[in-house]
Amino acid sequence: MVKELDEKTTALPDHIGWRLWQASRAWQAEFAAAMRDAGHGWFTEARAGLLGHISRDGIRQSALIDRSAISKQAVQQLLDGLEAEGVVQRLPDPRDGRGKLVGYTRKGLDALRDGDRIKLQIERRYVERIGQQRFAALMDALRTLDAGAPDATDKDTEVQ
Amino acid sequence: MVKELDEKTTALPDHIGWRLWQASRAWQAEFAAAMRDAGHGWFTEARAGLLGHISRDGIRQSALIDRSAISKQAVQQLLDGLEAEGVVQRLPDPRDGRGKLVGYTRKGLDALRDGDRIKLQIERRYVERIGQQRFAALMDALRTLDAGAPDATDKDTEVQ
DNA sequence: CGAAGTCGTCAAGTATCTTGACTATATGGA
DNA sequence: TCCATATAGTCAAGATACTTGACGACTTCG
Repeated sequence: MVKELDEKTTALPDHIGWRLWQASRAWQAEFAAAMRDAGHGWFTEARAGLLGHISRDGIRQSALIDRSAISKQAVQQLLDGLEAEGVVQRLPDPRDGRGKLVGYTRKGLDALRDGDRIKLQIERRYVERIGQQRFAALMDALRTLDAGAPDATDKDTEVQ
Repeated sequence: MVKELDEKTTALPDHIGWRLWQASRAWQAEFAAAMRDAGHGWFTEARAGLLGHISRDGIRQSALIDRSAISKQAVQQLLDGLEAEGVVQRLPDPRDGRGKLVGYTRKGLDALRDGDRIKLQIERRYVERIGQQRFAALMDALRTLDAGAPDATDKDTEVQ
């Protein structure tokens, strides 16, 4: 009749790359939704990726650029947006007239605190879904993978 | 203190979301680089995400839209690009004058074949890095996580 | 001091999405 | 049969997240 082929739910990929991608996307979506619900509507994935490199103590913009995998202009544009949202602030580096120090505002620190809480909530749900043992194995495998990654240490040697 | 803060390699996050994101990005980068080296310079992450939903038999564009997590216009724009690159082709659906059938060209099928080969190579390197047992545990955890995901089954019921 | 490198910014362009509006075709009654 | 409505796809415009190139301000060092 009319349902035939299209209906047989074309099997999705099942390799490690696809699985990681799907899992990562699912986590991001869940986290971003919770952050928006918590009142941090400015939160996006790209901004999160950058904030992950900014410690609570702040960081020099140039150091942030080195640690991000993106261009310095991209970092700057993201910072422009975050600064406009009042999440971070840029102050001149007293020790280097060229430099800027990027730090969190009160609003930014509040968001970090909520983010930490949400991460724990999501993690708790994950443990419920797959069990403590599988979850521990997952984290262990991901950490080991990262530790053995090529260029993990000499990443900063890139010239740009 | 004088050299202080910036130098102590601001500890990166270590939660499941960050780990998944990093691992996913690393895999994507490795795969895309290998695809480009294999002569498929048109390959990008966004296009890969869409191609993952197109079986070798082809698929109706509307069905592809249903299965993708993005808008129909985004799907169309990605298909426009892939069609311009000669990777896929769109033919009118003989059973529905409104529909289009999206299928691979010879070039697209060649890319799929190379992609499969590259995936196996990457997987082999991963197993070498973390061991067969950890790798198996990783896949198991990711599969179990996906199977237990909310909305995994009723995703297609969204209205758009 | 002056050459050269670093730090940040400005400008312009590309890729990947979004929402809104629209055309063409199909379907299911009255 | 004819029309109301739903579905399939397209067109247009705008937002976000990047890119490369060019540049000015500052620091370092011979």
